[in-house]
Amino acid sequence: MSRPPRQPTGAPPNEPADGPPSGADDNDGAPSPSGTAGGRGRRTSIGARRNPASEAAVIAAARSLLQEKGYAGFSIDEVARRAGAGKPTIYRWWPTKADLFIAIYQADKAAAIAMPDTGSLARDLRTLVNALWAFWRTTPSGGAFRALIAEAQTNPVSLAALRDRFVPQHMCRLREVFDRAVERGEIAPDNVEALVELYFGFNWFRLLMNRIDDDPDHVARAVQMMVEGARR
Amino acid sequence: MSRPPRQPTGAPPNEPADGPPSGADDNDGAPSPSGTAGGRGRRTSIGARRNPASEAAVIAAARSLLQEKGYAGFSIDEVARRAGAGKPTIYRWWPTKADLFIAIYQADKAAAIAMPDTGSLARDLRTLVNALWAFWRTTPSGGAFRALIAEAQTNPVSLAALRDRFVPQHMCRLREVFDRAVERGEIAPDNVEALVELYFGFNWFRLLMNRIDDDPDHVARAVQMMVEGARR
Amino acid sequence: MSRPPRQPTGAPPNEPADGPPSGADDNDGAPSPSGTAGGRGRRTSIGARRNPASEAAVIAAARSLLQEKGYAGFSIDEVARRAGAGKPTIYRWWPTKADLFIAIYQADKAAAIAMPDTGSLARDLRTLVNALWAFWRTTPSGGAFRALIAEAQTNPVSLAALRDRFVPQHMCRLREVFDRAVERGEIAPDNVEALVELYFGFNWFRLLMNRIDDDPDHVARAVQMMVEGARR
Amino acid sequence: MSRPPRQPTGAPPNEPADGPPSGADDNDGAPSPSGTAGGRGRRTSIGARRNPASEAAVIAAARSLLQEKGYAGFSIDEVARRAGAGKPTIYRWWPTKADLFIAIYQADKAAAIAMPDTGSLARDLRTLVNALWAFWRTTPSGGAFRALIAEAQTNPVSLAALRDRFVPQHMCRLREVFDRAVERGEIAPDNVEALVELYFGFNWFRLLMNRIDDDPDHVARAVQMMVEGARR
DNA sequence: AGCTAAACGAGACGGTACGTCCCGTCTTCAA
DNA sequence: TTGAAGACGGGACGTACCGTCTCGTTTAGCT
Repeated sequence: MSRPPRQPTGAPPNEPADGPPSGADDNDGAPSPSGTAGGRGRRTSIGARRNPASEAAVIAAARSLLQEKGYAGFSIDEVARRAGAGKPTIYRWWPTKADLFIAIYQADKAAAIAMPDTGSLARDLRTLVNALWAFWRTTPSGGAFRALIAEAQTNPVSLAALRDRFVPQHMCRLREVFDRAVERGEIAPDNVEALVELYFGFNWFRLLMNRIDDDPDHVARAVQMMVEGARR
Repeated sequence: MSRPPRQPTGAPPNEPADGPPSGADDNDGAPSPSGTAGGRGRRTSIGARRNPASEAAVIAAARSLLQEKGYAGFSIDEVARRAGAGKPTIYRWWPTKADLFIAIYQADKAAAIAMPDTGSLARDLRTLVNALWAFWRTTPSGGAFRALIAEAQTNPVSLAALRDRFVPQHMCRLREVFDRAVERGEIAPDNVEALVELYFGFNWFRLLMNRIDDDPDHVARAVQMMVEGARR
Repeated sequence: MSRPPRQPTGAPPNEPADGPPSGADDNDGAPSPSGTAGGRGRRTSIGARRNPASEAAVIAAARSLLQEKGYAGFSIDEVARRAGAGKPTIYRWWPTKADLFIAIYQADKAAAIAMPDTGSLARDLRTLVNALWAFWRTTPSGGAFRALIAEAQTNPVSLAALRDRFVPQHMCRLREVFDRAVERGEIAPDNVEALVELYFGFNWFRLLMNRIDDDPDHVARAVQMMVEGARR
Repeated sequence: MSRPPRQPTGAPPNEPADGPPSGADDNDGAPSPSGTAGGRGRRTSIGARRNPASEAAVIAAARSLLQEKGYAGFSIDEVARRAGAGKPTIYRWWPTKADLFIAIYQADKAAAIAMPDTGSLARDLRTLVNALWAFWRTTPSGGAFRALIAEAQTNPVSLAALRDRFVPQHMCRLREVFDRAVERGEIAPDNVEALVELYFGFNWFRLLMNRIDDDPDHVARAVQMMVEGARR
């Protein structure tokens, strides 16, 4: 193809060279009338490179659209309309809806979940589930994740993005918690793999059924079962 | 008028246009007046009630389409085309794609999975998971289930169909296995609820990630963890 | 989502998938970059403006369809099919069937009817009626006009198009003939208005009854009556 | 065909043997619970012959529908729904929409327009036009006529119904007026034919353009021109 | 200082699917 | 045999998105 230099899919779209990752708003007094997210003048090219203002505008539009209309009402056309962006701009940087959903999720994750370390796996997991579900309920990220999973069922490319990029990244962070439990001798190291799957499955099931309301008892019991079952 | 009547279509394509006046295409004793599944010629109404031949044709078309093209290539238009059915006929009986997916799944389930009873919960569950995954892999039902879950993310009505009709029905059958385990004293009755969720979550996770290939070791370990965790 | 993205369609069928990067399929000087009427291969956008090739293709398809199937067989779907155009393209530029019929009529009118000037109103009108009816009989415009009038009965918007755009335009040209007759003193100026209506009514009546075959005597007599009646 | 006895198209559907032509409402206390137009019990067959109550109900439903929704909103489905009639019943007796429109028009015409006889053709025609336009404006018949003409453009059968049944019938009545004018010596007999056409054309033109509001001056002038032109 | 390259907003394009409405036919069941 | 009821195959409706394409503009970086 004719545009070899850019790498739209793989890396997170925020390049450290361009500035702060979730910038969009911290345009520090630069007088540039166009090219800024909030700038009301027409946002246009800033040369032969990515315009971070456009990127921020697209993400913001996608977030709000997903929150307002849900996955069913989510369309690239509408994102472009709201963002004041051209559709090719969107397709250039997020070739798949899945890419957009991931970007939304990770923009939120700016205020992400800290992995707890209470000294007890059960307590860690209860804390984690509560925080995760609250995060899903209160930000567009819950919807983004549901949309991402749904989208992955339509298209092998999207499935690959979910399976090979998104899930491993989050599994990785989770594993820290389990590794500490292993070190404490709470669970057997050989069980970590399966434990991760049970944990993910439980959360996915609840999310996809839209049953992530607070439910401390059920959660506690499920967590307890996982921890018990993984004991050495 | 904006949609003027078509030119008179002439004789119905069934009869030679000057055949016996009052119907009775002398099909000798065959109970299929016209609307049989295999019946050639145009399948038509059999009165003010549902035509089972049309129903069968639609389900069959939907099955084959889903298997060939997957969820992404699944459209009501194409189902109607393949089934030789009118779209209103489909919408009349399956108002939602989710309804169609459920119908596909349950048509397959005709050759359904027998709930095992080996006397050991772990063995039961291993058997069950293997049978289930094989069922998902080898029939259109796996795709139908993936599609159903995806569809449920677009539409509250579809979600309700999944959540209030489809899942409870399958949970119900599963609970038999657990109830037997409770009777045998293998697990605590209070854990059944959470156990069901863990079991569902595990299977959904694998299905949605398209990782339901045979994997006896992982499966065995996950099952073992669930059983251990649910112990009294 | 209810309409998941299609599988990636691969390379656009125009370019060999590794052609020159930035467009410019080196058509030497020809002003038709891709969207020419006769151009083979897919006709596509020529930027954020109307593609005249598409316009021509739609008009041509509509003409031929109307001629072949008549008003009853005329559908936007079929026009789009024949023109190799998308339905939204048609609705974008001709929101109403009436607009299409007018476009057909006026495309024909390229070879329009010259207003005669024989020095006698009666002779002028006889000539005019003959030419008009021949035009209606021998081109799709007759059918287009019938269709336009019929369409105007279904929809106030279409009626307005007929009444406020189409009819006045043709009345205007006709009035030249009458004005000359007024100058010659053949008819009273106050009668022109009503004369126009009688003339239009006569032609419409014949057209809508499909009785625009040659009929010189009747025509001559009707014309004679109009001219006599309008005498000062 | 299998139903030779009925004659759906030709004769006006009110048979004198069945009772008062525009009956429908004057069910004189007859206790018949079904078979009456107003009867709320299910209206059903009255044996191997036409049920006048059904006929009246269909006509009434068609009238009201046409008045409320216009030609664009007129559908056999809706007529059947409103009339509480089966679609086959409608198609049996009015195979074409044109037949229904004619029936509507003639049901109204029950309160039809008396042909005036003032001794002056011009006065007769002015009276006639005023009465006709008022009739068109104030009853569903105006809409029915517009619909009939439009329908005739879609279908040769409907055109034939208009041309060979409806128009001649009304021309016939009109000719009485002209014949009297001929007898009085106001117009030449040879001009009657063309005069009828001019008169029809004028009224059609105004009707189809929805310009049948009162406009005495224009009408008077047009009538005057026709009468003058037809003078011997 | 000019030229090239790439990104940008804009929006038209050919398509496909949507879900609805209506067509005209058909069959049943009751009168 | 008629009538109500309503399902059936078919097809058009008008709209929404899809992903691609071409425009004309704007800027940055290289010559």
